[in-house]
Amino acid sequence: MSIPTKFIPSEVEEKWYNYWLENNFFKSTPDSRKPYTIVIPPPNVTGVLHMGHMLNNSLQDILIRRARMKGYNACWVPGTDHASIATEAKVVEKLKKKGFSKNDLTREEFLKHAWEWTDEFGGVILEQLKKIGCSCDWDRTKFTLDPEMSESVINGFIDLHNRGLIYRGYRMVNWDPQAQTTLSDEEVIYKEKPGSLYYISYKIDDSDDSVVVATTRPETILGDTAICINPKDKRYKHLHGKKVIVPIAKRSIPIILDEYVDVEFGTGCLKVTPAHDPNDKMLGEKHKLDFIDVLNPNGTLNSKGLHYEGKDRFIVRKSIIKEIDNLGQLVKKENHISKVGTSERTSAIIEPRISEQWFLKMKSLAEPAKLSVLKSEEVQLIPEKFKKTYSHWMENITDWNISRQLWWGHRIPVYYYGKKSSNYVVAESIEKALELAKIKFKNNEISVSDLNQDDDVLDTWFSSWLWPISVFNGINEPDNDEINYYYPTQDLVTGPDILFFWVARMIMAGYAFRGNFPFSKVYLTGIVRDKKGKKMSKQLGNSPDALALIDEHGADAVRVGLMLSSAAGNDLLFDEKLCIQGKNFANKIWNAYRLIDSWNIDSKIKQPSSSIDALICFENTFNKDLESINDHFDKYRISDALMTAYKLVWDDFCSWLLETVKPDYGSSIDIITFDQIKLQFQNILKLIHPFMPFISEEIWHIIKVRSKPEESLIVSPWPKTKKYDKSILESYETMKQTIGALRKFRKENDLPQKFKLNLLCHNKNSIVFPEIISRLGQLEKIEFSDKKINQNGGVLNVGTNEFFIPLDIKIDFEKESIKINEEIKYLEKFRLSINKKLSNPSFVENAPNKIIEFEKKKLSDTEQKIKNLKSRLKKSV
RNA sequence: GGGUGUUUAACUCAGUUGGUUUAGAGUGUUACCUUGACAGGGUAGAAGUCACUGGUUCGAAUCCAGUAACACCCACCA
Repeated sequence: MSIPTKFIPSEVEEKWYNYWLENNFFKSTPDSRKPYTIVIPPPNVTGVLHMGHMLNNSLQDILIRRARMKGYNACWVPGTDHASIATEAKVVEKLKKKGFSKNDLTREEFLKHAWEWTDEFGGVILEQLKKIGCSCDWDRTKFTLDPEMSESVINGFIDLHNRGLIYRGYRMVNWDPQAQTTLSDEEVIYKEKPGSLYYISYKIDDSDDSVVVATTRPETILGDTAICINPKDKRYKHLHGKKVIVPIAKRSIPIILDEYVDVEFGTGCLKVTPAHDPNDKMLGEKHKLDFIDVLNPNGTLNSKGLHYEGKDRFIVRKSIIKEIDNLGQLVKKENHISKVGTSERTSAIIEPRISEQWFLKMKSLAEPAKLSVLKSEEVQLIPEKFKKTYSHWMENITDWNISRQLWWGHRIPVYYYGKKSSNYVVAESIEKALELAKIKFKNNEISVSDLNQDDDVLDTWFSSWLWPISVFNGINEPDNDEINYYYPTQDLVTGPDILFFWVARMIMAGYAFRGNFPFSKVYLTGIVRDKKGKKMSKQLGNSPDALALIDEHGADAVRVGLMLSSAAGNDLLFDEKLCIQGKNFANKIWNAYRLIDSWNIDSKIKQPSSSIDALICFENTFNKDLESINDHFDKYRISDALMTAYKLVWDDFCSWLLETVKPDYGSSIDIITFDQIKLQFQNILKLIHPFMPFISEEIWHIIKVRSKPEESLIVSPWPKTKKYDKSILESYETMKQTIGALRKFRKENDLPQKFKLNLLCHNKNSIVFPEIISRLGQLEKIEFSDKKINQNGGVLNVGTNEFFIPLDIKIDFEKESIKINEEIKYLEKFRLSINKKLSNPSFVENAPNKIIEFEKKKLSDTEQKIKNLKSRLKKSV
């Protein structure tokens, strides 16, 4: 059966993935080995794979596969996140298409729909991860709404509440009128939108005078409770202590003084609406103003909106301006571009509102998390540059609003008794709540129906921040075997965009619940961008279909493509061409295998010395590269590790080793070389496996022939580092250069490639691996001779070595001498610069000896080269 | 407005505590080769005022200051 010239990924990917699964290679249980653990950043349960996931999870798989080969008990815990807002928004949208809204349903009915949705689309993304080869321990798959996970969240809440860290408070929150929920600051996206700045005059009480204020949100006028001016503003000195009348509402409100007001902006007069603007709230509290909330949760005006009650805020904006204009109080209207907060999920315009919410005190939680990262002792951020951003955020941390007015999520375990919202108990169940309530309110008559559970759910991140602990059930059972074995985990791989949402909070939770950090390294990947530098996202439609890419190029190729240019923390401009490079690489490896497979072995042939030498060169190169690959891995320079392996395979293994040892057409190979080549190929497959798991496993099994499951590449030991001989590597380098010079010579002089030459060398000691040079340089032989060269031919200069090529034909000496002169000129300039350095007394005094010696060597080498060239010039003339 | 980065070959990026032959890689590009692993290949080559301006130093892509462009994060002026 002939082997296809091209590697066909689709024929092997599923086969090996299933093989790995069947043999439980991904599975991990605590044992006596050292654990190496990664918890996956849980993607949204109903999400689909995008390029960010691909990058992220390929990296994790590379790390976990290498750790597995290095003999660790490798455990990669997969899972998904319920993503309360994102999922709920999708379900609401789906219901809308069916013609009914969330409010038409009871909480239970809605949740039923949400679970149906989750069951339908949930986990698709995990199936996609399998396509790219992710070696997760699937038996451990967790979902943040699983019973055990939910229990962790509730217990975490109760614990923090008992420590006095959770409180109920009024807050200016970001209100999404469409989803009818509060959003965290992080979920609000500010967009520039053109609008108008309206100048409206307010009549001064007990006077015919008036004052003009500028506003972009006239609908909030009905909630005004003051006008604020800067006390230093000379224009308004006469207004100090006066009152003004709110248009339409005809209420009388005070003029207050505060330096907060910018004299330059608008008219220098600010209307203060404490219930609908964070800054106004601050002024309102400072000056003890009334708070008038004019909005309903759905964005329409409430009874405080008078005759506008029930109308949407944007409709009111238009009509109220009309009314004010009719009253003669609209002074002018200017175009104004303002940054408007919108919901990340629903894109609705956010309304700031005063609302009662649950908060988590962050200051004390942040302290240990801040220090551990700053000192890089327990948690290390890679790359380090994120440390600054991290500490800045930690220092300015504010309390975390953890309640959301949603249904899809973990319902807050708070039970109210009676009408006062301050009368509540916190408990994991209604039964427990009843017990507590009877004690707390000293009333044995209280029954279940007297208690009302809080309607809100917890912020999604409130379950995510427990993830590294809760996946091992460490919140509910703090002393179980799993958490004790796997925690703290080793590496976390995620995007820098969720450094604050998630990473920082997980570190805090680690110290809060286990007194220990959750992971020791955080590898922050770059953000995947398209060629124009735009962030790849589904919304922009510029993200290539991840699965289509795999179908087209193969999973190995896509993984390589992603890794090739993804230095940690640096954004990655993704270009599909990189996948093609990955594909070419896979094909190169495939054809190396085909070549080896095609050889006829003849046990009677003696091993040629060129093969012996080539193998020595390769082994030393391999050991050097292995050392540097390990070093790159230790520093999380994954793309460098891959590139080193890439060049080792392509250049050293294929172009030099295989080219040297491959038998001529029609001949056979000796058995010693053949076995050695197979061995080296296996070593190479090991290095390649973390990056390209499928093709490497495929070839591994073919060349190992009868390999048993436990001898699979995925669980084979990572190569051990061995010493290498630097002088051999130097000779190898010289040899490659010699061959290069020879090929160049042949080309420049228009000699056919198969034209066999003879090479004369004066210095026997300077020549290295002559057999390989003969073979790959297509030489008849290399002669060592002291005899004067007095015949036609050419000269090769390699470093300080000089070779003579005797030829029957004449070399174009004129052309040759021009070239030599140019080279001499270049070298003389170079010599001048070294001389200048060496004759500079302060250089000689200050520079370290090593550098001076080096410069001297440079000088003598250069002089030798010039001498060689000059003597060549003489001969040519 | 505050902060953090980036700027090195046509493109994407390295350049590891300032000295390692007047800067490296991959891709692309140019010329030539190619029935014996691979045209998704081979061989050889070309290609850079290290953003700009100053400074420190015997010595700067590397350190410092300033300028410019870009990116991201945070806060948001009615």
